[in-house]
Amino acid sequence: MELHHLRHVLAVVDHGTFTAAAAACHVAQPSLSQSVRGLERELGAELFHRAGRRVVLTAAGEAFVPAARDALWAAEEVRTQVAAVSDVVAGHLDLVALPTLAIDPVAPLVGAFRQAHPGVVVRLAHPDSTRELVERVRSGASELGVTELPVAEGRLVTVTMGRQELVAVLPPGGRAGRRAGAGSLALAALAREALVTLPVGTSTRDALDLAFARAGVQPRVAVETDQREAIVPLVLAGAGCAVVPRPMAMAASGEGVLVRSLRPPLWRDLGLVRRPGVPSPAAQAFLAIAADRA
Amino acid sequence: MELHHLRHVLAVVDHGTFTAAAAACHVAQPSLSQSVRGLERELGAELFHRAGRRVVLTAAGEAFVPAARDALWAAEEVRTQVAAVSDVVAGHLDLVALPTLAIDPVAPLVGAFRQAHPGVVVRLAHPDSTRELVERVRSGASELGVTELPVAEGRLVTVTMGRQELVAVLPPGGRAGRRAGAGSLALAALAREALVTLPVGTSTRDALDLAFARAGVQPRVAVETDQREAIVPLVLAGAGCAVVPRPMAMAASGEGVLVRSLRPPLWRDLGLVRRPGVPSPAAQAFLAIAADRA
DNA sequence: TCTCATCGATAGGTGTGCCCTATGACCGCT
DNA sequence: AGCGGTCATAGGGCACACCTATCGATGAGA
Repeated sequence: MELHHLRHVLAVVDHGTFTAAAAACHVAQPSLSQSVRGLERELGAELFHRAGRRVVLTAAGEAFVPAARDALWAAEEVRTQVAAVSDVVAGHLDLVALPTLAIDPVAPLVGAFRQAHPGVVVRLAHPDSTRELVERVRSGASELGVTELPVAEGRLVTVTMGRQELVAVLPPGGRAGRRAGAGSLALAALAREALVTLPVGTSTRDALDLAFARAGVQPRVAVETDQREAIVPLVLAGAGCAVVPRPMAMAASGEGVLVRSLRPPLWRDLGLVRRPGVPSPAAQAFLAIAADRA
Repeated sequence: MELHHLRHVLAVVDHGTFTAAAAACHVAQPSLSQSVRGLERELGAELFHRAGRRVVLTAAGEAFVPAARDALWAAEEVRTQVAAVSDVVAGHLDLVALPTLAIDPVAPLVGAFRQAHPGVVVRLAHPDSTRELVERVRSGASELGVTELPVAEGRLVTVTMGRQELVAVLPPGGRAGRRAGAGSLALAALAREALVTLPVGTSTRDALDLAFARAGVQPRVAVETDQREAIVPLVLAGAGCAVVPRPMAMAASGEGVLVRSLRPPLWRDLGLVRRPGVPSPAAQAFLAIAADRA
């Protein structure tokens, strides 16, 4: 039993004759006769009384018709559901973003996307590392990844999204804050302070370590945690200084921490990665929004 | 889009790989790949991320799967509905019977059929004439016809069902009743009485006219009506005598009319007519019940 | 890091099955 | 009784789906 069988029988019901139904189905009349006959054989029941000039539904046919209409409607619903995803009015968009990028730039991008496409659910995964982020994108578990560039995976397509400054957040009234004044803070000076930082392997920590190495100094790690929510409270409590993306630092400045640029400035390039090929409509829409913001 | 496309995609979802899905569908792996690829082209959306060794559903695929399951379930429901009719547990049986035969033998037959097949609705049509009855059966509007034999339509299959006696019903205390006593009533004597009868063209009336003609007498028609329910009340009210099937007469005798056999006795052969070919399961069941009762 | 096993995609050949045209049988209408 | 129309059947042709063989890619294991 295939859908065209159902279509053929319903065409006969709706048009009254095999001939008219064949025309409506764009097939020859004998083809439609054979199609219906084959379905009747498969079902083991005649659907029509063939009474010369007119065809009349049998009891089996009466039972068949509404069920067949349901089935065809359900099949059409399949198209509708898929089309809704294609039209970015339903479905979901799987994103993965480095946790430090969740506040910026991911949050405003997702907000704009949701405004434009309220029917599409955004699923945002938080990888433990850039390696896991890349793996999720490459396997298709997530369609777009927001990460630091460059990524060590040549098979993925990369879209740059500008750069983000990493700045120091200092406890109010501390030595570092007094020394830096309202200006910037030398890396060497930061290296003398107790540091609250993420574990090795996270992108922010690795960028920071690289900067210290280039400056020829050794940081003093005081607290190492993978709980990002704890960093600002730890700084406020005087546990040490930290280095975070500027958007995150600005949000925390309202809580009392001091924000200082580093000297030399510490930047990192951000971008989107995706699998090669044509992205889904939802991903295309997200990419367009990201391009507009850049 | 055809049902096997849906089956193929769901097999991939359920088995995790194209290879396993192909085995489950009893097709080669490249065939299933092409089938899925073709459906994706038709829908204009990829359903799977092909990530090397593993396949992952896209957002469109996620939307596709439940809808496709619904559609396949609906298609299976088509089979179920038709099978229910074939198993005589659902659907309907279209009968047509001469009105004078509705009390007997149709009523007890339908009763027995309904006892055996409570899920099957019996639709009993009342034709105005044997010609209309035959036409309904021949066109398929009704599947079985209960009628007087023989029928003037050689293309229908006839099954005899025994014969039925036509008897006189007389008003209590009337002249005819006294003359007949407890025995039978000669046709010639009935011809002298006022008659309550159906219009010409009905089978009972035509049988009666034929009997009078053979006896060489002319009936005196007093009331001619196509309202069968009025006949017994008319007789009771003294409007005249009537000739009706014995089962109907026996039912009316409880209301006070006298019942007398005719001399010579007046019989008519009863039977079922149907279209040639294999009857529906419901009709077969009804025919079996009718054969048992004969 | 190299090899191997496995998976999906592609290419090319083949057969089944569907569709078409032509024709026949039958019915109903005029 | 002739005619138009309907459905069924027969037979040829072509498209499509299927199959085998092979390749490229990937991930696991040595």
